[in-house]
Amino acid sequence: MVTDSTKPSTPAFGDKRELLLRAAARCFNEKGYSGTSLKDVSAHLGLTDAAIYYYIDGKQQLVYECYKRAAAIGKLALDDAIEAGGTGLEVATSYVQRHVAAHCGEAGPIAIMSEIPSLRPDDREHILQLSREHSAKFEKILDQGIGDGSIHDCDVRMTGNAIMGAINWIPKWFHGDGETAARVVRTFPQYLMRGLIP
Amino acid sequence: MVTDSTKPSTPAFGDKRELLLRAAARCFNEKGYSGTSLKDVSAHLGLTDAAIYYYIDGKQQLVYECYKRAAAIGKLALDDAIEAGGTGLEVATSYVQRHVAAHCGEAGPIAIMSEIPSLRPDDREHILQLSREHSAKFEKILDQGIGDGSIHDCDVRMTGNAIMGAINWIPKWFHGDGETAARVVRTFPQYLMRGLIP
DNA sequence: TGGCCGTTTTAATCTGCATTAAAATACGGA
DNA sequence: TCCGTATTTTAATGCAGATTAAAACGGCCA
Repeated sequence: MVTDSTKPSTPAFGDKRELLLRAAARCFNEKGYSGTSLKDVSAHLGLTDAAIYYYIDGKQQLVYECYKRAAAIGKLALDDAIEAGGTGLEVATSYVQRHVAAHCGEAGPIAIMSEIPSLRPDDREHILQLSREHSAKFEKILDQGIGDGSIHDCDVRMTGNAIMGAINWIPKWFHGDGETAARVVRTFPQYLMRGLIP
Repeated sequence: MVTDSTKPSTPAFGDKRELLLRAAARCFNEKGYSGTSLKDVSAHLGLTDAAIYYYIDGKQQLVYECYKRAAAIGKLALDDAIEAGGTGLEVATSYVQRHVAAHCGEAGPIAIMSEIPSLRPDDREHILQLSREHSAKFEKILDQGIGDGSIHDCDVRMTGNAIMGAINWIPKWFHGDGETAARVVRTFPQYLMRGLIP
């Protein structure tokens, strides 16, 4: 899914675009959407601000792409977990582990979707849609777990909110590299899953 | 703690200042610090942007005060819980309930401290300091709970991160009024506490 | 070497917004 | 009613940063 741009599309082009999105995500997470200038982003790439326009139509599209990327990564974690199968608890655990790993791993920083109101109306609606779908799908897993007895009978809406919040907040405190990442991926989900056990 | 401003200080002045901080917090939570103009904030109060300067020195100070307020509210919840006493688990539960109640309650929206890098260096250091103290104090409670057997032996750093993340994220999904607030305050903490039980 | 294409920069332009100063309004008390 | 203080507005000013257009650079192939 993706390049609707009328720009050339050498292999290198796509790679650099990806780097751009990560650099932007890092900046946005630190200083917010409006708080980061295109100069901030381009500096991470050793470029000038104007160079960004070669890869993307403007700042608005940049956030939009970042948020789409964040949604896609979350969705992938969830879908993979579902496909792997198991009890509700097992699927939920698998998802959390995968999503946490994505946050701490090679994918580089994932944009926190915290400034959705800043998006253009159409884009915002799309992102909200993706977000709602994600929540709904996760809550369904919790429901299944309650059904099959692997998860304690809880308010799935609130429980989902809590787990998503904890995950979404990760970029706020995690800035480490590989070594510490491994530790986080191992220990962080433990507490979250513990609250689900009957 | 507080008015170092050289402005007049009628009783009404303080009240309006408080309303200003809440309006600002709401705006900041929605569109981020740089994303909200002083016009946005003043509109919530039926004022002009310039009127804000009667109450506060500038936009920078506005965030700073918002963040200080957020920190103070969190600290109050924690200190009250500690004073109420009990096992580690009881204190932790009490804290979470109080903090969640503050988020959903009359205190109006509490600013999410998500754009700390945008603060002036001195202010930033102060806020970070408060934030660190808060985390440390909460982790100590978890340690106590592990010690007295009321809390499962867990990684207190990660567990603290998870719980704080879940709480900090509340303003992102809670926009309701009294009725729904009561339900949230009752059900939201349940899951969080469940993960602590041995 | 010369020219084309992909990439980046330089040098404007334009707009939104924080900030300030001066003027206007509201209102309680003499 | 008139004055003075508290509050708010109107009307500049100035800058930062997004966006654009045109020029420059770099390498690859003929």
